[in-house]
Amino acid sequence: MTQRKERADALRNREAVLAAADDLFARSQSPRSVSMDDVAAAAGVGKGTLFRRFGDRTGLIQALVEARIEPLRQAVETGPAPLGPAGPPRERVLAVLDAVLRFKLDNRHLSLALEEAGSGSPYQAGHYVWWHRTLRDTLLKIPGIPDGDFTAHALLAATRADLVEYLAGQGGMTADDMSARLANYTAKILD
Amino acid sequence: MTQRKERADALRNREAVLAAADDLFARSQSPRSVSMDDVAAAAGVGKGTLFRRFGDRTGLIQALVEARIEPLRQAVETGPAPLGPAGPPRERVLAVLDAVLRFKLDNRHLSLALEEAGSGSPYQAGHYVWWHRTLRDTLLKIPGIPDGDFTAHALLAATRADLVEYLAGQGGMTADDMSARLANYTAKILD
DNA sequence: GACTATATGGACCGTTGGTCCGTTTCGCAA
DNA sequence: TTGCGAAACGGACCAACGGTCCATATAGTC
Repeated sequence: MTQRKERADALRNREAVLAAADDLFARSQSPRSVSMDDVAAAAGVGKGTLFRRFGDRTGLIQALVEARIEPLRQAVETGPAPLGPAGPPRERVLAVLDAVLRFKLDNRHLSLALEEAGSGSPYQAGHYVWWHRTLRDTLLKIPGIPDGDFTAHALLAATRADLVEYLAGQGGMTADDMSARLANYTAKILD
Repeated sequence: MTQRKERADALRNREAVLAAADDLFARSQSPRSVSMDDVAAAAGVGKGTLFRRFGDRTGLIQALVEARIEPLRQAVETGPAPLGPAGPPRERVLAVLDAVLRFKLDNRHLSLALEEAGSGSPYQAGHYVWWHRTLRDTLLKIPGIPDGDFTAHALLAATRADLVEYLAGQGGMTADDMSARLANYTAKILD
């Protein structure tokens, strides 16, 4: 039942791949321009190894995002207010949405890659479901929000990676500006 | 300066391709499973012809969507209230969003195909820009909406094809139900 | 040091979007 | 009707990609 210990070379290679992929995505113009061959080459590893470790392209990207998002997840799940579960729900909704937005801004390429990696919609991905549930549950604690489920979807939609990318890129909108606008918008919903 | 008349065979083939593609997308589970080869074969046309006409995959899908959406566009641009420009802006915003939602529900596969066809984000596509501008301009006529531009993006994001697909599919939500929820949500913004 | 489970890597494959160009067809004009 | 140039045709072809396979190499254990 207990997992055999991971071999040292396997561990080393896995980290090399993650580091190389992270770097490649960060430098790339569009996630599409980063091929699995590129990642393998940059990591100094064979393709077989790459796919053995991560299953497929989506798996690799998920692992990458997972690593980056973990601290935020912790902060939301067990951290202090306003992000954590303890504070007043209204503030928490605002804090969570802001955190999501800033995460996507700070990790534009990766978030973009994750969204379009979709074998199917992003809405089935584990991380989305988790964000949605968290947000919905928090919304439901606020009186006068009739439809937490849909509202959570709609609010999260306003932070979609490609929209954020577009506003930051073409629109030349700064992070703080976008954050403020999103907060305003959300506030209307929470009146 | 004046365009040479389109040759009869070209016209015939273009319509055959559009019809075949429309049909293939409608029947397909996922737009990804419809290849350009499939389309060419179903239309009884060579690949060369297909690409000569439509440039690339995105071009074909855009042409398809264009054809379907034209009446709606007309209705919004020059039709009667509530969709047209004459009525009160608040009602128009609601009407337009509802129309977008229902369009995506009625043309799920096509809308999905368009969104993921992206060579780049969907936000650069002509049709998106048009919807956004229309919505923004209408929002700006309503007193107390401070940020029409962002608000228009955010509201449109709530009708993203993959979200709609997800809610209709996995969530088993009916069209009327989704429409009502979206209206409620929008109403909060417009208070 | 031998032995086994595990990891490795790169040749290989099927599919796809897109191109190229020799051939066919259209439409006009004489 | 016929001749002819411009336009359209179609399918062989190509490069790139994600993903598989398996003969070989290596880590860890006794």
